[in-house]
Amino acid sequence: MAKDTEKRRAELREKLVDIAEAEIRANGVQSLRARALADKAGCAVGAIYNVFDDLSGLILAVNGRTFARLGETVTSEVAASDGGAVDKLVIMGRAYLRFAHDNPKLWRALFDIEMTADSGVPEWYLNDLRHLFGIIAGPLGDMHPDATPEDLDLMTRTLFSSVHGIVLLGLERRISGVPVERIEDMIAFLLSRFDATQ
Amino acid sequence: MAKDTEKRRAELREKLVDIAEAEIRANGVQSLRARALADKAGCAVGAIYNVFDDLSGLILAVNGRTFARLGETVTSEVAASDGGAVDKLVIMGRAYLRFAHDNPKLWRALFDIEMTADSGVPEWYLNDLRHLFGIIAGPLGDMHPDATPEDLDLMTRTLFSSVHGIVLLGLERRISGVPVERIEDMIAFLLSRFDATQ
DNA sequence: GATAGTCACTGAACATCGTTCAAGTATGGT
DNA sequence: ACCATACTTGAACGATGTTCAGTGACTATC
Repeated sequence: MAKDTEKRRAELREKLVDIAEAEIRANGVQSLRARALADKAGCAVGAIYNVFDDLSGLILAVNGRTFARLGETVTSEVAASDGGAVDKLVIMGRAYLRFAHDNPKLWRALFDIEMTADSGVPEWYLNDLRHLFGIIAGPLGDMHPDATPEDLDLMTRTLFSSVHGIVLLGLERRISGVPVERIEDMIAFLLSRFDATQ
Repeated sequence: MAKDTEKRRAELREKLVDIAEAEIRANGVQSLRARALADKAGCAVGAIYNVFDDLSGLILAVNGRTFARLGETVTSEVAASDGGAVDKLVIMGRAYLRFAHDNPKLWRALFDIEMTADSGVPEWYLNDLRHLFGIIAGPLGDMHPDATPEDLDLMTRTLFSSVHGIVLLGLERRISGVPVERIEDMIAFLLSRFDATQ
């Protein structure tokens, strides 16, 4: 039966993703080594390449997990709130910041890797991103009922990119040197500016 | 005389920076190779390490040039404008976008390298950054005459980070896929939101 | 001008990396 | 039981950044 092989491969795949995730979380994506991975997984180096095309593929799998966790965090926190549109946006922004702050290396891996590997963006990536944009567009649409879909899309991208930039440079000690509370203030300030109702 | 040696070293330094800059501009910071550099410079590989601590030092030197050019571009374009505060901010934001768009690889190198080398941020880097923030804070202060210095600093960082995020994700084809004109619209939209006088 | 001493430059060597592939081993079907 | 097939292995490969003993040129002194 080929099922046995398939199962073994799936188990090895998962084990490798586990180990790689732990390594990236602890030391960053740059310090991932094929031989260290094989040692910890109790397999040969070559075995990695039976399960993944290359190390980028493995990192991509880790990023898939990270992205899913990020999405869950943001979604659940927004769902738990009963505030207005701006409140929801602030909650989302802060959830994004907290996730990046609590998982700095994993979060960075999301953007460090795929930049170089232009080849193929996985479909799940685009789907998750579309979903994330949808979550943002909801409250924004409430705040601007008469905005065209194009305007809404523009606002959504602008907002997400801005918050991302604030979190990115804010967590970069060499540039900002500001405490996390200040970053929260920056996000709140930015989002208050998007409120058309006030 | 030691002057001769010093001069030779200075010339080699400059030649290496020239070559590295051309290589990064063409193929990105990741494809910089010590041996290829030595070949093009007509020196031994070891000679590179007589002039720079390591390749990171060389990249840092290239980044210094890039940062200077970026600063000149933004400053001169703002100086040439006779518009109001918002106009100046829009001009700065667009100048930043255009520079990143025209020098994508060199611009990316500014942020790709120093992240990993946490060791020491060069003083010129912090000075240039402070200068850049000062340029932004000017028009912002005009727009918000009664803002405290702390508020102004917060606004400045927020604004810069937001524009940076918009440019960063906007130029990333895999995420945005929007044309440059749309990115300009996003920047203009963001900056219009910072105008307290309207 | 010859000689000794200093110091920068050289490039082969080193450690390490991701990736491959011939060889060995285990598995599945008859 | 046996063969064919497929999977796994880990030594080997080509490149990488970085080093350092050896080489050679240049400088100061007599």
